[in-house]
Amino acid sequence: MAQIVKAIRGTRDLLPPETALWNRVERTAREVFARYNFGEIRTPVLEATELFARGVGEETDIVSKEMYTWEDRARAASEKPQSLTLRPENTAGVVRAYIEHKLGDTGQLQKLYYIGPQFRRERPQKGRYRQFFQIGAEVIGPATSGSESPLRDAEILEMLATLLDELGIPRASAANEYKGWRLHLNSVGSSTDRPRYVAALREALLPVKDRMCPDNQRRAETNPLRVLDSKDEADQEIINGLPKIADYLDEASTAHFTAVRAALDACEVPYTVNPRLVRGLDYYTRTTFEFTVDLGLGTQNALLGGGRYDGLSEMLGGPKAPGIGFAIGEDRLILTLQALAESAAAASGEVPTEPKVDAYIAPLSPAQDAAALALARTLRSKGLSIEVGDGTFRLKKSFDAADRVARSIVILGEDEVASQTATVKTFSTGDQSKVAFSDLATTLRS
RNA sequence: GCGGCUAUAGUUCAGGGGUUAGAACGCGGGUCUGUGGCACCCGAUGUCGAGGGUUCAAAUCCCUCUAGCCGCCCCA
Repeated sequence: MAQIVKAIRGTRDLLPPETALWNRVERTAREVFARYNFGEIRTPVLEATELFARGVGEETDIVSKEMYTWEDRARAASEKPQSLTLRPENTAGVVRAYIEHKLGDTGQLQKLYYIGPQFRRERPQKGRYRQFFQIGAEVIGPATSGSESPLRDAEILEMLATLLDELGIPRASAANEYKGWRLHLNSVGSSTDRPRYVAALREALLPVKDRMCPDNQRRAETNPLRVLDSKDEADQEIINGLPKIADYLDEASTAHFTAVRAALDACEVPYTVNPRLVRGLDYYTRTTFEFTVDLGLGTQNALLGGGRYDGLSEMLGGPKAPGIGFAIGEDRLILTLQALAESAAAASGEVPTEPKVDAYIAPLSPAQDAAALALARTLRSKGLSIEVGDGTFRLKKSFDAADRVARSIVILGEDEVASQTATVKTFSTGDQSKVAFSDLATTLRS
């Protein structure tokens, strides 16, 4: 017995009508990004493994255990085998393209956005897939282009707040029981601040780590920053006594962070400074942030994350090119919007209806099939959305089908074709009338 | 990667060793020849996730696998 082939674990098919929501989200994102003068970049799904090892960090979970990596065999004696990886994130690829195309030599600030699939081999869960989609943007350029300015950080964050507003995701407030988005903000310091802080953290952890939970003991060794956002109740007291990153920022970093916050205040973007917010990728410096939302995502409540990566270009062998960017988990954004729509429907008691086409053309017998298709062609060319039935259907069945997908039914029998006049019935009003083919588009549009 | 829960019709779910597996919605048809939605009637839903085992007998109990979900880990 033949087994059917199924989508592999952690991947999924997106079908109508859900894809309409994906399209709306992407359209809104493109419109908002365009208003902020971002242009689209599309980088390959496949990159050299080395890009992520150097950019994201050899020791991160993403690189050390979650990448889809394989050796691409040599096809000719002149070729060398190469280790390839399905991109687990898109920032490294964008910076690679920035370096490769010498975009820095233009002297201009580059504002780029992307929308596309990313791949990580994690255990799938709601809001966490092995192929998932990110909508992201990067602002990068030589320091003389203003890429390092706190203004850029604030602009990115204000743009994100605008995007979420326009998508209809509310801001968390007491009024909505904090069921909305929240911006968590922190500065993890410059590329010199951070190592000093990590060293201090390691030292402070040494005498106390034996009293912490096993997870934190492990983190204290491998990635001390992660101890900070531990959820373990018993360890909170110890964590509160650990050195604070704010005390290890140099003057420039402190001033930078202060300026970011002042600009956010001026733009009325609400945020919470969370000194424990750390990011899992090695390239982050200074401003880091995360938007969370308590809606439909369960434990995977991080909707998007990002931050500054002033040293990434150099890590990848490029020129100095400070930058800042973010990635939105599009799958999680969709889940949030669906949860929102569901609770709105529950509150109003209304059943959400799927969008309908303008008209359904019902030929009464196969003799009218060709005329029906020709009429559909004319109406479609005038911009109307049309579904066409089949002459083998009984009229009752046509009505049933039409009511499901269309706002009006256009009945086409022998008389109608002969007189070039259709019988039109509008479902919402129940009105029925005879309309000349030449006036049909106008009638259906009203 | 670790721990747990779950898998039955297109969908949501009931059935928890006994011979022919159910409901609702949805679907097809009829009452109803070119006027639907309501109503009534009829019908099909299906290898009970896959494979193996126990048993006279397995959807039901056991094992393995696969997948989804929940919690960790991590992250978007």
